[in-house]
Amino acid sequence: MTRKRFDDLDCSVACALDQVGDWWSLLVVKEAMLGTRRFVDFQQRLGIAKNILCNRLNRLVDSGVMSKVDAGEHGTRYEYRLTDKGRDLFTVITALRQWSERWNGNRDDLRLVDRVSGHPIRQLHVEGDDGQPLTVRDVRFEETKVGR
Amino acid sequence: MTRKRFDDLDCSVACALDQVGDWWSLLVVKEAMLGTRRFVDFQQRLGIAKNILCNRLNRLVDSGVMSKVDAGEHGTRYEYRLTDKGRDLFTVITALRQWSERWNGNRDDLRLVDRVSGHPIRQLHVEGDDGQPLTVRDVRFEETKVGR
DNA sequence: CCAAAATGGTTGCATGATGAAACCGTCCTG
DNA sequence: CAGGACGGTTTCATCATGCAACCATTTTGG
Repeated sequence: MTRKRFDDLDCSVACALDQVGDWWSLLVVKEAMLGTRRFVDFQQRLGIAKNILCNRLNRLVDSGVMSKVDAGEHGTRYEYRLTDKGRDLFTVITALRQWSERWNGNRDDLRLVDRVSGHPIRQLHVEGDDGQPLTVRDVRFEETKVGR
Repeated sequence: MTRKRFDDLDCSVACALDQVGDWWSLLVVKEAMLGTRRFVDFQQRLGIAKNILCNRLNRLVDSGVMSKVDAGEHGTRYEYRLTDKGRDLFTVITALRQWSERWNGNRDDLRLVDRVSGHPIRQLHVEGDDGQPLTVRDVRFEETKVGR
């Protein structure tokens, strides 16, 4: 059986997971944010199998998260770069990173700092219209179409 | 071969993905945030196979994202509830939802609003020390241990 | 200029994960 | 008391993954 598709769930979260919700995709994107662009570099830094990496890069290109551009002068060297859509995943990856650091401890050897000030970045918070932080208990899920 | 584990990658993002990075886990958490607590309800609302749901719920309980509490008076009825760690994934799920709405269009029939004011919530932004919004190009990844 | 290595893959195989359906013991309900 | 709800477990066919080997082209070192 093929993996169940999430497109039909009428849920933006499911739709997002359909594009970047597998074990490797977000790590590839995160690695790209660190500056990695070449196939071999992704492979070595992540320790991912070549066929899987190939599959993931193709899927990320297909869904518009990354683009494949010629790097060599004559043809078979390429670079994989983030598109705007891919770079916009920065928020998602930062949210994941901060959550993991809060609950699993800091297993990372990297620290994100503002490039100009050198200060660490703020914790992400869901905020209301007035800027007040909101937890999941503070929000309501309004139905806009038909009831469940 | 067993799935490659991400624990050894010395990366908080990888560590997070190890806990909630598969196709179903985040959807189960999102469904729990909508108020779902019973096994059958998760199964029907998500359309997930029972054995997979069972496996995911157990893993989420093991990693401290959800808890399993007796609901029936005499024993074999249970409720699965989010822990504080699980509720804290609200930021991650909101980031994913907003990203998907920005780039894939709004496929959702839900709208998140502040429970008290009724206003929609703000877009999440990574911010610097001073509150200025930062893109991935505005940050630096400082190494705190040994070089790569 | 030639040999060797790098690059970006593809293929085959063994094993693990997934989805669908059937089955099962306990509990509640009419 | 019978039937259904609940929360699973088991079986099986198929798909995904990890690993290693292989390959055509391109670049690089001597």
